[in-house]
Amino acid sequence: MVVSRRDEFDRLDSTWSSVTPPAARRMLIAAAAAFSVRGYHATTTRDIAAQAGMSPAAVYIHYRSKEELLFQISRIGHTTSLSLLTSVTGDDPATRLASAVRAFATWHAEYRVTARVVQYELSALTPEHLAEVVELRRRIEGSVRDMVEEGVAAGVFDVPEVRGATLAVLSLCIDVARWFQPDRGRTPAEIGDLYADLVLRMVGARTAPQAG
Amino acid sequence: MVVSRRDEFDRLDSTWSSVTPPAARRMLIAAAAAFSVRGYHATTTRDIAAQAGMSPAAVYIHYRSKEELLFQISRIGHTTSLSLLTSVTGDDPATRLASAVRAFATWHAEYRVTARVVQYELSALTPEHLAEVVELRRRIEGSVRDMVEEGVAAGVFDVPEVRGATLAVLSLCIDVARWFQPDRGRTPAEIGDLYADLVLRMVGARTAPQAG
DNA sequence: CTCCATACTAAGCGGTTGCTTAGTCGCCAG
DNA sequence: CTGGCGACTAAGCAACCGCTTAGTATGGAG
Repeated sequence: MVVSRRDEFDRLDSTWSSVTPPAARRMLIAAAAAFSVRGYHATTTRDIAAQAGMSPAAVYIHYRSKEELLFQISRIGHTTSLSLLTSVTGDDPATRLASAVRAFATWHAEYRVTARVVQYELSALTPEHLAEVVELRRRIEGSVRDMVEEGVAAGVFDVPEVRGATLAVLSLCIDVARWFQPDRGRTPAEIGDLYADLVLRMVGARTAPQAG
Repeated sequence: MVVSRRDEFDRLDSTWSSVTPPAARRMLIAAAAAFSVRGYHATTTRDIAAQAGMSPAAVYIHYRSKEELLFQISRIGHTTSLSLLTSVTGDDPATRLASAVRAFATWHAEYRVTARVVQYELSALTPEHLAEVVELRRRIEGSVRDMVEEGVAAGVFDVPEVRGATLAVLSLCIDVARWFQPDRGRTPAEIGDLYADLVLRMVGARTAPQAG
């Protein structure tokens, strides 16, 4: 009822393919959709169960608490986006950074249901679960910072400050999850291409080494 | 207790100076601080009253509901940031856009307590209140789009697509409210300067008309 | 002093929350 | 058929929610 576009659910399903049994996976998908639209605190366990087509008590067969549902969504989402960034290849720093930004921004548009929960519900996690997620975020930031540093070291990027530029690149991509809406002209892939271009401009990338 | 830095409260107070009587203002400031840290739905009216140093029932003397507190914060915050953008002056498009971005990004860092509520709690508003806020947001986006278009028309900006560039500029500034933390080395003014520079690069600005 | 309005509090109401308990159902081994 | 086990449900509990009601303290007008 809250999210009805079938292909959006199908895409979500591929993200959660590692979650078994199927009933636990359905519950996670229902929770992600509900958290994404209404927010963690505004979503009741009854909402989640209803969206998964089960009784309210069924939530607690596969998950200890509502917060554990959130943690699993957050953990899997962070792991997925980290692997997007670390699996990037390319001959030069500009190509690698552009590919990383394209993949990261596209993911935040395409899987924005998950991405919203990942990016905006951190404060609802328990301290222990938050610590685990923060470590993943540290590695995500580090992977982008490395790419920027490589470009600066190779003399093909020109930034006033590596930390600040890294923060801006990540920030730009992450915020896609806040404003992106499908069926409004732009596809996730187009966002990815646009953002790859914008980021190369931001870091002052030169497409090939040249004098001056 | 949630936000204890005294100057943060003082800065907030200047934002709400138009709100009277003082008890109503204290209640709004308490609500903004609580909504910012824990989110609208996770904040109880008892939290707000306690932070304002009054009884739970005191909320309802000056405000009809918890949602009306949110609406007033959102309305004042949006009005303030719109006036930041429309009061920008400058001789050329690049100077105007840079000033606007500097002011807008700085505001989202300095008043991030308010900005978080403004940017992340829209879905908790009633349809009527949301419509009013959406109209303010339309004007905010329009004012930035106008600056980008002027630069393109004058031949000093080079963007693949005006709408996309506008969206990226706004998105970059707004997301400051999500990640910015005071007492971590960077001041709001430094963020503003960094972002003004980054945005001019993004729109391919030339500081002065030149061949090529 | 009385009168009355304003600003506030103490107490609590109906409804909802996350989660638990007790029990049912279907399925497969023996 | 019997027995047991995992998946699931019906019902409900204690706590908490937004908000209301009834009443109190204060201060100015006459």
